[in-house]
Amino acid sequence: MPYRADMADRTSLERLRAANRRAVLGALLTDGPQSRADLARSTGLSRTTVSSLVQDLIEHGLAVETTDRGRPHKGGSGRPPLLVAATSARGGVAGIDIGHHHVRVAVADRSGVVLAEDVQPVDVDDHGSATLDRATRMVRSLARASGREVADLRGVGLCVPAPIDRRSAQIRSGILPGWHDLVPTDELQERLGIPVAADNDANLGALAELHHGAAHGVGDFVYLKLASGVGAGLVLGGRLYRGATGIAGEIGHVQILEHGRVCRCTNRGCLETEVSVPRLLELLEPAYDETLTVDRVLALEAEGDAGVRRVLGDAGRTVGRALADLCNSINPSLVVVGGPLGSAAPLVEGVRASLDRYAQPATAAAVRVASAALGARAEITGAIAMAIARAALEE
Amino acid sequence: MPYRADMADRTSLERLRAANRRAVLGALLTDGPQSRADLARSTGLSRTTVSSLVQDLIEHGLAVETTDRGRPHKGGSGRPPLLVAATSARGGVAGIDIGHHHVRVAVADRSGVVLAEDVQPVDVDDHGSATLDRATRMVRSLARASGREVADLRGVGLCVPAPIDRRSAQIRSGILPGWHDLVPTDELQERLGIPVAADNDANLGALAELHHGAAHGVGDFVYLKLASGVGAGLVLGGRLYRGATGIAGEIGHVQILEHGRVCRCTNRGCLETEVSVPRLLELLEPAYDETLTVDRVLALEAEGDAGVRRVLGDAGRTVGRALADLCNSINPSLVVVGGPLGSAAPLVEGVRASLDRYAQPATAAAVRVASAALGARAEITGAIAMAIARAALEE
DNA sequence: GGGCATTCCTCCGGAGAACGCACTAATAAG
DNA sequence: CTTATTAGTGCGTTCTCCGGAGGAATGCCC
Repeated sequence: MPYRADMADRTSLERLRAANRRAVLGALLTDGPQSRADLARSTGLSRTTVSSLVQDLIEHGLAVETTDRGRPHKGGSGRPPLLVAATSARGGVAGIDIGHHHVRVAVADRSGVVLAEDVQPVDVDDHGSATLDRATRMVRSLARASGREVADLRGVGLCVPAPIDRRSAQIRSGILPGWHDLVPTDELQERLGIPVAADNDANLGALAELHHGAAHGVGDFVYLKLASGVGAGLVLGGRLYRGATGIAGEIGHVQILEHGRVCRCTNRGCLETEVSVPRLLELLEPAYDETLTVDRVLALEAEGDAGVRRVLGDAGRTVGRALADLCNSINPSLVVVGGPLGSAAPLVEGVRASLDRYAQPATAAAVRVASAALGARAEITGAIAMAIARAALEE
Repeated sequence: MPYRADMADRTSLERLRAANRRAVLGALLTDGPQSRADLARSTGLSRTTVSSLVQDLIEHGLAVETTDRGRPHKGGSGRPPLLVAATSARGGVAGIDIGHHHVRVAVADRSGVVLAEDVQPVDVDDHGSATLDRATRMVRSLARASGREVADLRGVGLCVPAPIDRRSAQIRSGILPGWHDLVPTDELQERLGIPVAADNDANLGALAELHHGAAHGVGDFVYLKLASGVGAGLVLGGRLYRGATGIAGEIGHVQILEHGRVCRCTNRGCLETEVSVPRLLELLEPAYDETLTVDRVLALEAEGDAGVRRVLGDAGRTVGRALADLCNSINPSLVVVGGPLGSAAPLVEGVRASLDRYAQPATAAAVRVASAALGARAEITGAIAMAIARAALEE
């Protein structure tokens, strides 16, 4: 039988060592530079062991001893510690966010700090491979701009604005024209030569808000993304939940109107046909002597425009109705409203009102509603977070 | 500083050993008696290590070498293995299932095999403490009947037919009269002197079907319980999901009819008011010259009675409608239909039809619909499974 | 019946991991 | 300068796991 370098054939003791190494590195990444003694205290390992693990990390270039010494243990006396910091010069990941009209790429260090970022306009009706070519070039130049090569990166997180099959990694047809029969992860992996993981915008938005946004530290929440489409990302028990085949959170096609418009999904009266951003703009347009954009709508809302507030409030109540059913089933402690209009107060208030009206009292009482904190950068932040999480799985 | 015998001060190596010991014991409990070689294969540990761990377990009285030898590795030759089995003479747990008209109590060994069981009729309108007294007596006598004392049991799992607050462990008011202001876990713990964990019937039904029923080995499924009330238990990512405050799965109060009957939850047209078992009996009653029971309805269905089939099919389609929305969000691979009517084919077919009609095609294609396998013993089986899981957490 | 292959299990020696202890290093306080 | 305190590191010990050798118990084939 040929030798296989699986994770599985590592011995238990090596796993233990690796787990402890990860624990130390994790503490360095999350809590910043620390002394070995601090690390020993926070990990529960002995000082000796931590010393040895730190030495390992330093030899592998994953950590460095900083030049400046720390204060000698708050207030008291004693030898000042030598601080150890996680290296940011190597490692790192890239994130790629493909939108309907843009490609955003960022390179971040292994703790998620963005080092270089760029956005370029793109027509999604282009064949997907042209967009992927462009993204590939952007990754290369941004990697260089942050002082590394693509090969130094430990992985790429890709955000696509469509459901993606978890097994085949194929984009579900019909939503993104020009991407048919394309497996974007494989394509990118071939172009860049490093691992690529992909997920949709709602899931990655949720991941981003969990790690760096409005849902920081919240174990069970729903991230609502209201944009061209309507989708939800679920974080359950502290982890992103993707379902059995990776298409959980497809809330956009709940039937909300018995005889509503026909949806691209062939059903009618879907949530998405009634409250998508294009639909809301279309509803507002006739009343204003201008072509409305999202920014203009937000400005009008800030000025107190009654029509805009009314339409946003209605939209919030409509999605809130669907969210109420979801919350009754899921019992989350937070709903984060994301997408371009996520910061609009009437939308959030509408959602709140419907939850109070349609969800069980106990469910409604348990759930908070908040605007997303990351705005247009939610997707790229989530893509980076996913890439880091994946990389962490492999030592 | 005084010495503290915390879990925490165990050294990493001891933890490793303990984890491996648990892995071996777990394999023995879930997959039954096995040879050491089988254990090595399933745990991924070396044969040597497994041998040593098994010796540990035997010395601690947690496992025994069985007298009968196994077959020598299916078909082939070779030395026949010495089978190792988890001990059932000690440990064990109790399960208590409180229904609207009965109390069922069972004592099981640590692998979930029921050793003694009893059901007694009870009027739930009694004060809850009377019911708990009775359950306490039943546990005592059943423990004795299985050759142990209550103090030998490692814990109790309690099933109540109502949502239960995860923090206060209080039953949500209004549903079970006579249980107001009662904390059943505390009450039982005081009476019996061993740890008590409680959950509702839908969650425990789901747990039971996961471990010993139609959902064995399925990571993501919805257990629908259709009885006096309507509820769902969710297993997501292989674990029972309870939500942020423990009331996930409350699917019974989705509004399904705009101007339907007023529900006990003060809303109207709730799923529960339209398809609960009493409601279905009430719908059927006028057409038959007898007082209908669940058993009679099932018999009529088996005979091919058109009216019964029609009503059950309609009920299935109605809950299926609500389940379709849930499945769109959760993307499970299975829906298990439980409760007294769970085995009725038209009900299951109705659910299937609504999923195909109302859920996203990809979601509907990913989900199977099946009858529950455990019938009226689902709750007690789940209560036992929960008690075992809790006990396993403490080494 | 006598090899022979096969599988199961255990003993043994070795390697790796974590730990406690003892020691040095570096500072503050008196 | 001495003492107290904290930080970091060699060293020997203990614990754990593993692979290989070898005995044990079977089926298969001649």
